Amino acid sequence: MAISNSEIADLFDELADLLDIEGENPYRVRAYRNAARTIRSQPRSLAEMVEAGEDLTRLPGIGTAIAQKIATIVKSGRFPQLEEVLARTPPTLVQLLRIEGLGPKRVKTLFRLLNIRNLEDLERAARQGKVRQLPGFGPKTEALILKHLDQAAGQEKRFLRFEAEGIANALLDHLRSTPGVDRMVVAGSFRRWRETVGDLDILVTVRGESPVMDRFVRYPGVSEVLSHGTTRSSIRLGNGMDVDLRVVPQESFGAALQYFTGSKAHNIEIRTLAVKQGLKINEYGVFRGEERVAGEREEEVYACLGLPFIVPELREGRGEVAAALDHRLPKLVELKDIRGDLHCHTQETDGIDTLETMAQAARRLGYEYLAITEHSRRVTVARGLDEKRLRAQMERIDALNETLSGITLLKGIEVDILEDGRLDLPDHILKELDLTVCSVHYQFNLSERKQTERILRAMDNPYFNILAHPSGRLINKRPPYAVDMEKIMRGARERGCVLEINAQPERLDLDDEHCLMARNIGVKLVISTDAHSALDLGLMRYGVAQARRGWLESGHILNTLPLGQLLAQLKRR
DNA sequence: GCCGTTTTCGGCCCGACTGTTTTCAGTCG
Repeated sequence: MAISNSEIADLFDELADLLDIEGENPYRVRAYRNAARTIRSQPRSLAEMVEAGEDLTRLPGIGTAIAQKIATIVKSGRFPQLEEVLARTPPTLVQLLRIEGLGPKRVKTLFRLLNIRNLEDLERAARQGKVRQLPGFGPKTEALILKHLDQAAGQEKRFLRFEAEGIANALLDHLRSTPGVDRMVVAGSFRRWRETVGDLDILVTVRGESPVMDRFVRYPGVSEVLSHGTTRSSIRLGNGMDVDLRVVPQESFGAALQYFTGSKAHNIEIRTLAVKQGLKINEYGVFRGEERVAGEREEEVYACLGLPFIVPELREGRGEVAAALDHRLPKLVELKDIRGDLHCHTQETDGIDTLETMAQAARRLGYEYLAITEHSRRVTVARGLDEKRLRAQMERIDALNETLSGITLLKGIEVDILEDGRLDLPDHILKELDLTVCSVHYQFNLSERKQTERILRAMDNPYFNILAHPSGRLINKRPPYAVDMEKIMRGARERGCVLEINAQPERLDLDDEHCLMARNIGVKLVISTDAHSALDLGLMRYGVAQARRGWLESGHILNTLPLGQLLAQLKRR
């Protein structure tokens, strides 16, 4: 098995961390980190490129020296430069960098002067009061280290974006009435629609003097004030979420929004591009020498560099800046392109609303169609449908369609994929449906080979249309099952099957990387909410956001089509 | 270590906050 891009990138990141601690030239260290970033964001396998004899130095941040190192890693599986460093410097030092307040300089001091090699050594020394005596350290730093060592056991927590939305709205409500507050917006990974967020970055513009900072640090949900300045403060909420508040003048709003939206990788690319054009970009504006040439609007920041606007969902350093320079940014799918939802449940199984309620809710969203897809009999906990109950529901749908105007209910089923790859209901009933949504709900622990074969075998069934929540993951709760997603996608494309982007906030399955993979492979997708209530139908925006993060356009998404074309596309055989 | 439509040398994203200093280094985002 060839080494993956992310494994190669990890090696360079580890080398960079260790050299940083050793006090190596910081620009050399940065070069390794830049290279790692480039390697990680490559859509193609570097191992394959090396085997094919391609010139890696054409990739940004990869020169002759790093290209040679990559070739060595791919061909020999070894990385001599990293091995040399590891002979001098214990790899466990990298753990220390994870402690807040400890960077490479302080870790080096801890190692050189106290021979601290890992978290246990650090805790012992700090408890003995030895750390505070080191140059550059003091009693406060020592106390901070001990505090973070305590918390390190709890791990870094990331919140679902959906949860963060509620937390952010409550906080914004608290700040909104503050005198002088003008615009407020949540930037950061929240604005980029990442599926989870580690913290919130709130950006505020004010007119004249405003007590907004004081009001912020006195928010009732605060458990701790981490820093408190005039333009920037940080708090930790009782639920463990950190929130930063930045106050900027009106005329800098666009530049600040651009900067605080990130990602870091994207901003580094943008600023590097600016430097090449003789410009300087910071959170206050775009400058040519002393002269401020832009900053009030975010679009201006990009326009100054000769770039079209890049939407936040794309700002991950995955080639969007290069695409913008070439004017080949994708025209991303939008919520208004979606003409219907193809996966939902009613009271008949584990949903909470009736057929009628679901239909009316879908019509209010402006949809043309809604597919009713109850669980099949195998899912006993949800009272899944057998053939007889499914037939009865099909009749009810036919009858309801007679009375509905402006929306069509489609007859579907979320049919289980059994362990041997058969579907949970016989073909003769599946054949009568408008579409099938096919899911794995049991036996998650098969080997990758078996799980992949199971799903591909299921797709051999001519009535298999849509593979639901393809990885099976629940964010922060359950990892994806082992499966060769590339094989699944190629298999689906060959058979005329499509994959679902499930919009449930804790699923968001496919994830953004797999959306990109689907785009590259050319397999079609649908975006569905898997609604278990009428309210859930509103989660479509999460699925659309995930698709946008994966560079998908409406042409990739079948439920942007009118009903007739949709059904024609789903037809098999 | 990378990079170049001013450059093959001399740059490399940039500012805020904190703690340890006595004018600034380290860290963070």
